[in-house]
Amino acid sequence: MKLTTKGRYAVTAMLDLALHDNNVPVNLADISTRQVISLAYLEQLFSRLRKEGLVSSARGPGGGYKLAKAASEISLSQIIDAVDESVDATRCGGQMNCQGEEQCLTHDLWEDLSTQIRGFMTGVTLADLTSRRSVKTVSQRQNAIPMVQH
Amino acid sequence: MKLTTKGRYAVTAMLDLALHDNNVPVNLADISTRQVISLAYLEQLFSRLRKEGLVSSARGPGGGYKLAKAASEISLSQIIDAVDESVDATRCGGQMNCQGEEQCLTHDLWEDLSTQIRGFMTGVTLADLTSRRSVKTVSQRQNAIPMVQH
DNA sequence: GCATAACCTAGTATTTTAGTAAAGTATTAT
DNA sequence: ATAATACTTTACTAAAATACTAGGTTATGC
Repeated sequence: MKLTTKGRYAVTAMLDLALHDNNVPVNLADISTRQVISLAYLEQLFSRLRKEGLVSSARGPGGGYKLAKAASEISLSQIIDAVDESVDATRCGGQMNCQGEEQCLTHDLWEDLSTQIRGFMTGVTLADLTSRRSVKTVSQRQNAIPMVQH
Repeated sequence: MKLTTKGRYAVTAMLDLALHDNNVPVNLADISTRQVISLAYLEQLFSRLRKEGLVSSARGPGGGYKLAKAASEISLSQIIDAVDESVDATRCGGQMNCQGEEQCLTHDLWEDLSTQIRGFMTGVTLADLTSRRSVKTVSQRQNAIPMVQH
């Protein structure tokens, strides 16, 4: 799992969509204006989001995008995975032919970390965000990742 | 908090250091060979790690790098922060002059997420990794982030 | 049939990543 | 002292990812 601004743009746009989703499709031009993301860049992102089945589109006047499922069914990990093609985090290309166990230790380590963070992102849905529960609150739910003491 | 291959290189190198740290400094050429990272790139990374006080260096023959503190005192978040200069995740430059509350919602959201992930990374130290406890095990400790059910 | 808005393709500037190259500085074993 | 070792610094470069631009096409509601 990679965390970059690209994924953040996608989450931002999807959140905008979730907040304005009242049966009427939302067009990208509006999202572009509201979230200050270029229209063409949004088109690229939504092309992927559509291919992953996270949004559905309607063409023509009054057209636009809608969430393809309930906001409670769309997790942050789904959104980020849709736009950030996954990097192969393993140096050995997943073929386990690394020299010695040290390198595989690092390999396993990073996979573990990725799993942890993905798990966290999977536990937070768009519905959680629109209901303005803080991420901290969400993460303290039964089925999600409680947070570290500070 | 940004998660890229750069940070992974740094963690890998630091883990190599931790595994070979028996009073004798470890030189970068050895790490380069073992972890298959170019020497000059390691030099760039270690320059930052040294400035952040995570490693100490010894020059001259037999010189190299050592951990500046105990492996149990060095967390993954420290390593990643040292090499990946933090991005300003807020569109408004932290000045809170965003138009309307929607944009600030996203802004807060991403800061929350960052805090969560940083918290997780702070809970995992080099000592945890060298002791070959899996990240999952570590994350299930009292003071760290338990993981999501799968 | 016309405006709207998704969809598609290609290109491009910028930044980041990862690595090279070269010259220099400090340390220390001999 | 001196050579060897090894870090330090600077500058440069190739490749990739990011963010955006331009120009078109296709579908559709009015």
